[in-house]
Amino acid sequence: MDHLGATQLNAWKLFLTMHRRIVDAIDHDMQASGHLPLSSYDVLIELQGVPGHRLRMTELAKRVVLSRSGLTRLVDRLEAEALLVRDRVDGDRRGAYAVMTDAGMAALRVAWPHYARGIETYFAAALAEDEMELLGKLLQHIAEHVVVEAGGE
Amino acid sequence: MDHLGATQLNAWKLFLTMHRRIVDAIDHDMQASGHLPLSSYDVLIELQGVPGHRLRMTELAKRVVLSRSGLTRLVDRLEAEALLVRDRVDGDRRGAYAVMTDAGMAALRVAWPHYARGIETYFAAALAEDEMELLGKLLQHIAEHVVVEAGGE
DNA sequence: CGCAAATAATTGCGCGAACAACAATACTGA
DNA sequence: TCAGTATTGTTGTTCGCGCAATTATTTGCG
Repeated sequence: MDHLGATQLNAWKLFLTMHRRIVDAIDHDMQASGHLPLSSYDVLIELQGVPGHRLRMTELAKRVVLSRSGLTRLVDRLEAEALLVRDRVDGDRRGAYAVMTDAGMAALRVAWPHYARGIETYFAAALAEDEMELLGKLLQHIAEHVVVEAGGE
Repeated sequence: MDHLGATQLNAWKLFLTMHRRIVDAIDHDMQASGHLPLSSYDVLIELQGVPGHRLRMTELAKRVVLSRSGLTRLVDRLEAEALLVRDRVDGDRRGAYAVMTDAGMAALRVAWPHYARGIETYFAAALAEDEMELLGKLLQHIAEHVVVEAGGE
């Protein structure tokens, strides 16, 4: 088995540091302009990209990489703000859908420019198009590999 | 002002997702093998790389990207386990150094292989040496750009 | 059928982190 | 010199999240 060299360590440290810095910065800007925190929008964005704007709780939890209990609470908060509602599942009375409401879509439309501006400013602006494409590819490689690892769990 | 394209969004989403997945996986493995959580080791690693194994609280907080209050509590915990001690600063009675102890260095030695294995398994194994070097470069670009942004704040 | 095991989501609990307020000390300029 | 301000680190409080246990339901097996 291979060992970590300076190259790997350097990239890892940068990965950790930049993630924190960027997320903190965006979150800070969003809250300063009176918007919901990042995690809320990740949920809404996920719902936006799916037919019927609805997902099962567990599926949604997987997509936003959150524990099921964590998602339960997050959905509680979003439901309290009427940005989504829970809906029962035909044929499985245990389950629940999270369904984005019109208010949720509106909130997303309003907030998106701010979020996008944050991503642009703190993340995207530093790289050219082809560099960004490369970064995506590299992360994709890691994603595929980690899935394999996780599959053996 | 430029706008976000699919390339940028894709990379951003992967960046968020992979960070969570990888950190969760490593943290999980570390705790399963009875070790301290990741954040503790980040502090110790930072101290290890510096002459005298000592850093001012504020400087340390910056390095591990933690709020000062967050660092205070983290240092409390590490001090309770005798992995570091606080030391007064000559010439500034407000300040304090965090100084790694021999026990801290020993703990770091013991835990490092586990940590490194996690980084290797979940992060580094997917990429070849030159790809990893590239990833580091790209992140470095972002880092430099963000510093500029943060400086103008 | 009927009971054990699996699955979906929620709740109790504790922890780690940020924000704001604070105390102590240092700096600065009239 | 000394009043006002900045800086360092800590503390009170709150919040989001994960883990383990729980509830409700479904599935599987004899």
